[in-house]
Amino acid sequence: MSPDDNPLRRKLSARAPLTAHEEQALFDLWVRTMTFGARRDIVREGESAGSCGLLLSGLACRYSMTSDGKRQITSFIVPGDIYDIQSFLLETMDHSIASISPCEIAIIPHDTLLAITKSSQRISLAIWKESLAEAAIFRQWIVNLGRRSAYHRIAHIMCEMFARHRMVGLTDGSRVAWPITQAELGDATGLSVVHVNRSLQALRAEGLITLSNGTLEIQDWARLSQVGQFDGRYL
Amino acid sequence: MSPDDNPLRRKLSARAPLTAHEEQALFDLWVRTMTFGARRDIVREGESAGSCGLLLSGLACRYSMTSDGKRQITSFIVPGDIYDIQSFLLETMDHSIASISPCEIAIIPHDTLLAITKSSQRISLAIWKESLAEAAIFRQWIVNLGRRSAYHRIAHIMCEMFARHRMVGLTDGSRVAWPITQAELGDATGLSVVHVNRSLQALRAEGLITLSNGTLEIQDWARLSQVGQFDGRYL
DNA sequence: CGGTTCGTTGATCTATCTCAATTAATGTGG
DNA sequence: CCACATTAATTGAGATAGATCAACGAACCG
Repeated sequence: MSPDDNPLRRKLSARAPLTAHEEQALFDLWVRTMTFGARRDIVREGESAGSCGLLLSGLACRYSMTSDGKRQITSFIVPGDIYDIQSFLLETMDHSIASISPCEIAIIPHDTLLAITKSSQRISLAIWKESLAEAAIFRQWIVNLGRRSAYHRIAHIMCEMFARHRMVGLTDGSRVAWPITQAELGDATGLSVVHVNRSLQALRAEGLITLSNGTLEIQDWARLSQVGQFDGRYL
Repeated sequence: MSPDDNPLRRKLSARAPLTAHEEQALFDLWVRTMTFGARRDIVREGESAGSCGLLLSGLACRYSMTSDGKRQITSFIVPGDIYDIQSFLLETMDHSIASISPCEIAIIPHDTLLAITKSSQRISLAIWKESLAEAAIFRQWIVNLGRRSAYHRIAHIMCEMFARHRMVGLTDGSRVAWPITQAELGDATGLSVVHVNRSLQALRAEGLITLSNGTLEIQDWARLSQVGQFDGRYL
């Protein structure tokens, strides 16, 4: 993927046209890229990374382990997301980042980020804004875990994923890539695999979704978003 | 409360000594203060506030309502916290802010905040950092809701609240103000009042805490933080 | 083509919810 | 400062969403 056409640039320029200076700043973010196979740790809890990452393609997630060995995924990272901004200002990572499908990421050294906060206020505000939007996603996730049943919870996450992929042009009609296993979906929703499986069957039986070949098809967006109580304005 | 001695200034200067210029910038944040009685909405979902707030004293919370009328508290706001930073960069509020105990807040107009991002890079990074720290709290909350039982979940929240209050000098030995009702604790933990009540009794019976007269006393921090799997490094 | 991961099913168990009622605080007007 | 009204805490009993355990088939992978 080239610096000229990446999901972050698409996201930012969709909001407001970029000046030449800003284009240059974004271009400079780009230092080198790395690729990871599926299900690899990209950053581990406790590490102090000297850089942030920008996901270019694939799907990744943040997760934490509890001391009794359970895993909780706290968010998915979709292309265009900068992860690890907190490593820029906070000392060490309080959670890990892992790939779900094979991922391509761009490395953004902290120095570069710091330079930008000096040189381009708008880009720096835009990145700040990204981190606030992420916080909004976390809040929704809390509501999801705290107040919705398995069936509704899974519907909500599917809506979120679809909407976020759509914002960066990664949907195909009513379909999105869905490399997430049922165990991972369980770790994201705080449910057991068995119960995830049964809830998925219910969603399928209701004609809301189809799930096959690593693709999620949303057959009835109106009803699915109602079931998931999804309102995309927070994104 | 005077601009010269407020919890935000205490928090920031605890991390790094402030220059005269930064002191001035912090002083300028201060425009006017407001007070709210207990259990009032301070900002409502959907509003577009022209200002952020800094909690000076009291306890507040963020919450969202689901479309079927359940409430989920997504975080508590303790003195020294700036809330609503997202209203600075995002259009409308995706959640509400309410007081729990009577609150005193300082109003920070968005203009002021914008001016600071220009004039003092360090203050602006510090505020950014605050918002990242808040995201870390959200993530922990997700882990809490997703992977811990009622008993452990409540223990965790108590540890979080104690630790956060301690950072701004608002603990008294092993005691903190605890104006939170059991219904509110239920809304925060995603549990029913009845079950909150029973879990609290268990925590008391185990000799971990005492709860009376609006004060929480942590009788055994070592065990409570173990039960809540609490590791304060994320704060 | 054998091994591992992933999805599916059945059966049983339990943490937590809901409903309903009672007691204890807390606040308020007179 | 009392009497009443309201809110908050507590208790019991019964119902259920979701967990756990265990097994098996299907898909994928080197």
